[in-house]
Amino acid sequence: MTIQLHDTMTGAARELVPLEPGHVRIYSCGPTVYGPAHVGNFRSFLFADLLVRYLRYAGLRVTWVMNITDVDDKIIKGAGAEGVSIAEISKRYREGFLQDGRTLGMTVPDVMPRATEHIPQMVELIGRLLERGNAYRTDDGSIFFRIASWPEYGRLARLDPEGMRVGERVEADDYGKDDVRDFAVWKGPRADEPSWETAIGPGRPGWHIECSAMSMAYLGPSFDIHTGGVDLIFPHHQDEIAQSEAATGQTFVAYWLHCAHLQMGGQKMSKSLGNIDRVGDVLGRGISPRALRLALVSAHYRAPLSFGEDSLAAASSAVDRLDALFAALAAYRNDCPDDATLPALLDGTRAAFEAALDDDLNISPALAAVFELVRELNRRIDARQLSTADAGRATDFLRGLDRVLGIAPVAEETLDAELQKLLDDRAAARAGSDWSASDRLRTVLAGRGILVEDTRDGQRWRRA
RNA sequence: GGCGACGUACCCAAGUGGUUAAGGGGGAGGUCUGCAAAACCUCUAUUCAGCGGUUCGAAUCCGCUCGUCGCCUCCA
Repeated sequence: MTIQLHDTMTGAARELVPLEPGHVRIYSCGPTVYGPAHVGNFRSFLFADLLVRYLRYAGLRVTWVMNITDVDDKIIKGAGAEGVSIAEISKRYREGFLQDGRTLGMTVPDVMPRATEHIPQMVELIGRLLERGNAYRTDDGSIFFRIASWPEYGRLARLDPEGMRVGERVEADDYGKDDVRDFAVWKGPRADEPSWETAIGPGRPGWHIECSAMSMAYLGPSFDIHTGGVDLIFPHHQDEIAQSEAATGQTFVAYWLHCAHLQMGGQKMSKSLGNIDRVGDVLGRGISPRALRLALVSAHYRAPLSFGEDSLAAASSAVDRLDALFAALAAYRNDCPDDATLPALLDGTRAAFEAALDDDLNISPALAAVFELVRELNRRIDARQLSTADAGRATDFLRGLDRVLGIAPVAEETLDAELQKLLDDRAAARAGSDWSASDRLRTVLAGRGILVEDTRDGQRWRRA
């Protein structure tokens, strides 16, 4: 099995060949913790999560680093507005981010470095750029990367540096740079801003430098995969490449993977447009975390994904369908020979699932394979074709695939005693054909979030 | 203006040269069932934005037109 990934730098997909055999090193641009992340942000984090999950599923060792930007203009502004420290602001939203990530079943990255804890690494990197003549100081103590010293600049985004010259869209120069296209790697000290005393002078880091310094600190000067949203291609990732490669002389990243935007109302979800939804907002409307996760990962990562009440409702129904199957398999009992055709069915599903994900994480056909299996298993349950052991095999198989997807219900062998008592009472009532008691208990259980369904093997339950 | 992506059923979304155009959701019938739920079955695109071209053959390749979105600026 060979995994193909689409690299933004070349514009084409090619086989993933880790620099170190069997070990894939990945850096993902994480959140700037100045406010709660919205679900559009989480689309890109869950895309990276899917990548990591699939590579691990495929047997590869993965080291996944995701940074936390905890010092930047917006955090400073937010702290000033509230009259608290940037540490307090960033702690609040870092914890919120971690909580939302847990809610959505996001794999915890192996390392989550914070910018404020890696100032020395950034200073060292900037020092090298100064020595090599790729960066220069301005009067206020800021340090800029000199675009003109890096001929490859613009290649990642296919932008012509000449065409960017002094357009209306190029930001006004407020730090006195030589060329308006140059970007800050270090910002000189200002009275109302946090500042670090360092070998290159006092000040604070520019945004781009942290990702170069922290990725290289944990993954080395050259690593396999760097992920982020398409909006980071330029200038953020282009700047990372320039400053990293200028400093090391080595190829920074082998594969650049970028996730398209989540769309709401026909436009990209973004704070500035105001069309945002946060994890808490969506959950507050009664959508389950797994349905939200499915809604965010269900389309190919490089395609814009429509998000809204319709997509959430569709995802909720799909998750319910999966839950119903898990419940049916758990309750199924049939003392008969094993279904001789089951192994081929499962093997075929696995092959289709893996072939799809091998193809640049093409999740749609992978999900189609899963749901075709769902229908086929339901058929066999209805036909009493499976043995009790087969039902267990099917469950284990689905859980195996779900290591990648993360949308299956949490395995729950036992219920708490009170709920179990209600179920037992209802089973007893049914045994005596006491339908009114049976119906009443079903309503009581529904009120506790337990859906009960009756089958020829007795009642079965699942979480609402 | 420059660069790039895209336009497939009621909605979301696969398919990128060749059997009946995946899958999910929704809708309409039906089966099963004490009721309910779930499930299963049938139907819901002779057609892939439009026009023209290449080809024995195109949703898939080429050209043009229309439309949408993104990046070029903080942004996942």
